[in-house]
Amino acid sequence: MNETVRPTFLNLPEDKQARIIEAALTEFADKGYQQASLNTIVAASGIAKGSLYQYFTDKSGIFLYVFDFAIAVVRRLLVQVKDSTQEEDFFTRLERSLLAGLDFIRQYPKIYGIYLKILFDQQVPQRQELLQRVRQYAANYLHSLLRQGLARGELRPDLPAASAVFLLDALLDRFLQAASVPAFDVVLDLEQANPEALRQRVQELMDILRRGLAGN
Amino acid sequence: MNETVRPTFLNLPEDKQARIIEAALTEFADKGYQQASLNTIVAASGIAKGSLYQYFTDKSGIFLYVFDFAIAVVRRLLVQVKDSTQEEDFFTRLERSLLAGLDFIRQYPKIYGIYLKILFDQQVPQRQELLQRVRQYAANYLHSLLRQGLARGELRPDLPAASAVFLLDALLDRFLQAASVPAFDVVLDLEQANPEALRQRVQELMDILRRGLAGN
Amino acid sequence: MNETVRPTFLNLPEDKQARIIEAALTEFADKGYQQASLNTIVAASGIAKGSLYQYFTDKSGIFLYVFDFAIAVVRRLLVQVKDSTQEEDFFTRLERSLLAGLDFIRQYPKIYGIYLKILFDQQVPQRQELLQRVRQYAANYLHSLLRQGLARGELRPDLPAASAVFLLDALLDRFLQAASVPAFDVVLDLEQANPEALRQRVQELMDILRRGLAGN
Amino acid sequence: MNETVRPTFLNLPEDKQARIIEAALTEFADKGYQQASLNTIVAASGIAKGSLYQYFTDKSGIFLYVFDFAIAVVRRLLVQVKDSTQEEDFFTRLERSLLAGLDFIRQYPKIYGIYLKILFDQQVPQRQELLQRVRQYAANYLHSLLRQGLARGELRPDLPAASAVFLLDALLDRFLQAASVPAFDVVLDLEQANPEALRQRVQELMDILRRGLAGN
DNA sequence: AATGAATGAGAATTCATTCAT
DNA sequence: GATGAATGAATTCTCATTCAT
Repeated sequence: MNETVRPTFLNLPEDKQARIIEAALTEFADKGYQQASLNTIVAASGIAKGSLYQYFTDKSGIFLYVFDFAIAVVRRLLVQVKDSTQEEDFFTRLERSLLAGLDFIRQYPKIYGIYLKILFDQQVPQRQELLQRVRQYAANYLHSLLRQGLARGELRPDLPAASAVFLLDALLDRFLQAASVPAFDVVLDLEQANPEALRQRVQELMDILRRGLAGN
Repeated sequence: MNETVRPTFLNLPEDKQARIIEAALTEFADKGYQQASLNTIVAASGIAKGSLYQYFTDKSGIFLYVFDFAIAVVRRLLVQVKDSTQEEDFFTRLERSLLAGLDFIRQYPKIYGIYLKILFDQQVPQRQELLQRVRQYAANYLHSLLRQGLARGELRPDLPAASAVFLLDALLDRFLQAASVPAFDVVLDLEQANPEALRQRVQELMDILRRGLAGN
Repeated sequence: MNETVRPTFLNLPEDKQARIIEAALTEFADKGYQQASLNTIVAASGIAKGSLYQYFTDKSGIFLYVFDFAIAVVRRLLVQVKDSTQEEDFFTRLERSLLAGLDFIRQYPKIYGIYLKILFDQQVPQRQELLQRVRQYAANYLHSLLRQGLARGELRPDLPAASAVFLLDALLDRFLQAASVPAFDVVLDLEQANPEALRQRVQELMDILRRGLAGN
Repeated sequence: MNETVRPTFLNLPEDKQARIIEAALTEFADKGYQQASLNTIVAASGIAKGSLYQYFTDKSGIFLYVFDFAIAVVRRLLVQVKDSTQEEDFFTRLERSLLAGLDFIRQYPKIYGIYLKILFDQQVPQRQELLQRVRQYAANYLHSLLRQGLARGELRPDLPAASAVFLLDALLDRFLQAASVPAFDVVLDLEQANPEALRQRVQELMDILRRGLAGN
């Protein structure tokens, strides 16, 4: 947000900025970092090759800016879900979060795609840090839900919090992956599932969790 | 297995084959598919550039051959774990499988590395298929364990099998990732954990699962 | 002096002019002509990219203006040395000139640096002419000293003037180079020399010259 | 000579090697290091762009190889002059060395050109070291001549050797420069001089030196 | 007069693949 | 069967210059 983007870019008309971010997002989501080509980005956003370097310091500058942009979008969503489910019980909030996540990756597939890329592309600049930021954020979110659930007596008091958060994070993350990467969807068949069937899958999972975490 | 590798390669002395596979494995595990350089592979295995094309059709041919090789190693391991735990109860078998996985990625980090690469590198040839093969295999393995557990009454009879397998697969996969990718280890701190602490984490997770899946 | 700089520049407040000249001098002294970047110059002088083209015709225009500026500084110095040593004998004047040169390159390293750049950078615009101007000026200066020395009988009458001037010019020029380019200082070790040792070196050289040129 | 050039290059047919060295020498002599374009070199030597990187590690690899090549040529010349003038007296040897130098830069103007480039192009890789190597070599050569001259009583015994070598080096170096860079030739007019006039110039300089260094 | 966004040619370097020996 | 030289398109990045505001 600081040394990667140049003032020049921020002075651009908003629609031009949007076109460039969109093009970069698409390319990085598609190819990952190293394999993404600046040629493709400039072609798609209709600007000259040199202009990109008036806007950003270098390739990694573009990437990091786009990443920050994407993170901001996700954050807004999660804050909103959390706030709007204040009154619900723990498992309902979990379910709502999961469904919100599903909506999100359908609405912003490229943002989710860029996250998937960062996951395992060792060449991504500052990858470990970016990745940790994302996972930490998710863990904190779940932790916060968990604490409130415990306080309200919706979960058994002897629940080991760290392990529970780990399990929840693993499950939710994989669920979203399965919904967007067919190869991960070898069990639940989410792709084909109608909303009804999907809702039932979610219920089954919530039921297992309820037994495991609440004790009833 | 057929059009990617040439008979020339299979006629090579075994140690030469091994050197080449080792070099390719290292490079692909390190860089992923597109980013891997054939130059590095020929340099590391001490053969001529042109020879590679006597042995394999092209870059993707080498990759697919190496992948098959890696899969075979994994398969042997899982078969062995399954057989040697025939007599144990479901949750013990699960635990043993997890610990065997941990051992494996410590012993063969490159093979696990190549799996991580395939996970999200869209450029990998036939990626969807390779990935599906891996996940399907894991799902089948868990399903088989589950069926035996049900038959022995170690799990509650009304357990929705698909959802349970999905949960188990997600948990185990993520646990191994956390053990080898620091950025995934934001909750359990496996890196720092001594064997005792690690064992306790595993117990906690198994306990949650037991409640969720067995009903007691 | 006429087609390279625009009136716009000369109308600028003096301190702004100075800032720009300083920035350009620094960059050209540092990088030579072709390698110098206008970006660096505008950044250092805090003006807009486009403004540079309001002030000068193009890159070479800036360079030539800065060169003229530098020459004027040198000229002022030599005139002053010459005038202030009117009464001294030839070899004393020579020595004083050399020491003044040493002082100069320590005080204005950038001006000397720009001269060194011009020396052998074929890309410098009008290089031959600029270089010739400098060397011609130095030769004239030495010639003038020589004539006065001859007139006063401080030098042998049969001395071939051109060859003598050539020798003196070569010696003085190289001495200054040795004092500022370590690689040229393989013999006298001027870098390490204390003022006393340096003075002795100068005396030794003057002594050789005296024998060679005066005949006693 | 070691990590800059690849075996591939040395395996090339000699005429191809020669073509490439010639092209590189020409380009570097013309433009200096940074400003030299590999495009020009490959075009002039009729090879593909990628081939250059089969032969050398990178741009600086090419440059350093060409420099080593040039140095070897110079060395051969100086050794030969020194050996073939074993019997002559000091000033004759000096004169012969100077004339041999003149011949050399006429026969190999590009090699001399590359030396001139290194002189002041700050971007040249390992410039200080290369430059020092050249100047040190010249200084050693002159020192050796001087010692022999002293031993034979051809020079005055109280001559300060370092200063004398410095003077000789400065004079010879500048003489060669004047002969090849018109801008340095403001005094002696070597360009226009017929062999006779040139020889006379040399005599005049030698005469001054004789008085300065021998004392008679 | 001043600005600064836009441009595009050109730079060095990498790499999978081919093919004559 | 083995070799390794040759290729050229593609990569990221730089920079002097122009021009609308």
